[in-house]
Amino acid sequence: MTTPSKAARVRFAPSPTGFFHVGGARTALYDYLLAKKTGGAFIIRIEDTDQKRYNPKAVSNLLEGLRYLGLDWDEGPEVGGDYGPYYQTQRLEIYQKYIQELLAKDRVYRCFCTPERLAQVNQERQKAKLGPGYDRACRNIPPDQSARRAEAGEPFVIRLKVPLEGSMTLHDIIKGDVTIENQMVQDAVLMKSNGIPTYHFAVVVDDHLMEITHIIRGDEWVSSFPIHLHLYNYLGWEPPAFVHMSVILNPSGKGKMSKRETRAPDGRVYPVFLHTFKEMGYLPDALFNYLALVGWSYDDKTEIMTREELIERFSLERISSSPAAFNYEKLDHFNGLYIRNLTVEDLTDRLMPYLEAAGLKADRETMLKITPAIQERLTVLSDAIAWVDFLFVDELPAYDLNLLVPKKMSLADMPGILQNARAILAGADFSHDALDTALREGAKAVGLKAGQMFQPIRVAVCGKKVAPPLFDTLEVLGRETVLKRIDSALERLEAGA
RNA sequence: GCCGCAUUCGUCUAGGGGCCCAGGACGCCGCCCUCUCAAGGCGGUAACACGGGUUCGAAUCCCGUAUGCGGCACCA
Repeated sequence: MTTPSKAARVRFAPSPTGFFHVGGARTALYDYLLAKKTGGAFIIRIEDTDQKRYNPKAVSNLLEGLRYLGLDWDEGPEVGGDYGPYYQTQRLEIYQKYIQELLAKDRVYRCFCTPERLAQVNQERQKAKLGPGYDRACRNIPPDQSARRAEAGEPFVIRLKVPLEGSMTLHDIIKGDVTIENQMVQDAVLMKSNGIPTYHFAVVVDDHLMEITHIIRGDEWVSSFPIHLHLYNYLGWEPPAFVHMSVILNPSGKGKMSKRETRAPDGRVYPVFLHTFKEMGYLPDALFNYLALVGWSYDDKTEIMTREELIERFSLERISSSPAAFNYEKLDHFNGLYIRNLTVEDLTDRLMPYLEAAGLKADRETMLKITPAIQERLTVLSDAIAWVDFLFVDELPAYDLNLLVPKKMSLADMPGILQNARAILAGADFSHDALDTALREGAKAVGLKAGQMFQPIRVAVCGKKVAPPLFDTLEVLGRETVLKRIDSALERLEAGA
């Protein structure tokens, strides 16, 4: 099996039960890459057959996530297509038709067992250390009797008649041949008592009808592939190619990636939902690039790749069969690289929404001036808030005066230094280079190291020790504000507060 | 319990019998640069899970063990 050169039809088929998770995003990304590489179609199909877990917000969250990542789909919700509907609950008659066909062929059977009996059977099997399972009690009910009971209104599900002997082999593109004995396979429920199909049935019918060529899905499905393959056989259909991917692990490499976002002891949030990546300010291109590398590699050196290169170079064969941990540090590194590659205008435009969301009255003109100074300091776009907030307040929030004090100096030295600095700044030309010269010479004149003078100024003006480079900051702030803030610091020092 | 899958530096990976006393990247450590913080440059630390085979030769093939993960729902 090799990656085909002919157009592939690949679907991403999520169940709308919660927020769009990065694990799903990676699967969708590979779907997308394969579709684009082969000039085929990337399809979204909503597998909403579980009414109990259905979450009405899930679909829009999913679609927004896909758009954020730039995974535009050719067929599916909102865009339509020739193979719809793309919501399984809108395809119930279709499943009904094929389940009847299987019933007629005697490849499936009605099961009248109650949930209570099923639970009891499971319990007994557990006791016998057999693991859960169904005892096939209804498998041999004669067809006429079965039909009569159904007509009488007795509730039933429809199960697959899995052969009692033999085995099934799957030719997986990543894993190679995997064989499972039919004995190990349950008579899976295909149709629930409410007339809605289960995943196992709907997926086979839809993939065939939608002419899907490659099923890329998670590892958790390999043990149920016999069910699907039997179904293809019974229906007389040609199965598509299967690609089972390993799960994504937690950063530690132990345990699979958590389904929920958690806060680390240091307060940092490790995003797992696409909307959180977006809120934090991960660039779509950076996430796209990084995600492609979680479980796939191009060669022994190349990591930074554009979307076009990724599409060009992607191949199913190079997807790793072992699980991969999600490395946030590396993602951050990628994001930093991508941010630094942006033009100042582009970066600024991307920054504005984050500043607004943080409640800052930032204007684009000012940002255009400061962006170059913070560009190389950003890991994610939302970091900008802490870098520029002092530019957009009338008055600085009270900061700890001890922050003013450089190493080897004391609070008592501050008034003198600040007064001196104020005098220099009052007469200086407020441009980067002129400030540089004036301040350095001023420090030298009074026997101070540049840093010893810069820190008090920085803190007085920014209210924090870590801020953009001083001269850029002063220039953007302007003389008036700078002097005002220094005066304010001096007043507070005098007051001893 | 049974079945399946996986196992190279802390992490992502290259490697498909000799090119590997194992290459790249993130992280980490050190140095340089430096007004804070970054960015950047240079250098460094660190791995073939274990035990048997096969072979002249194994990270690469086979078997077993261990560990991890997944599955065994009227959930997907």
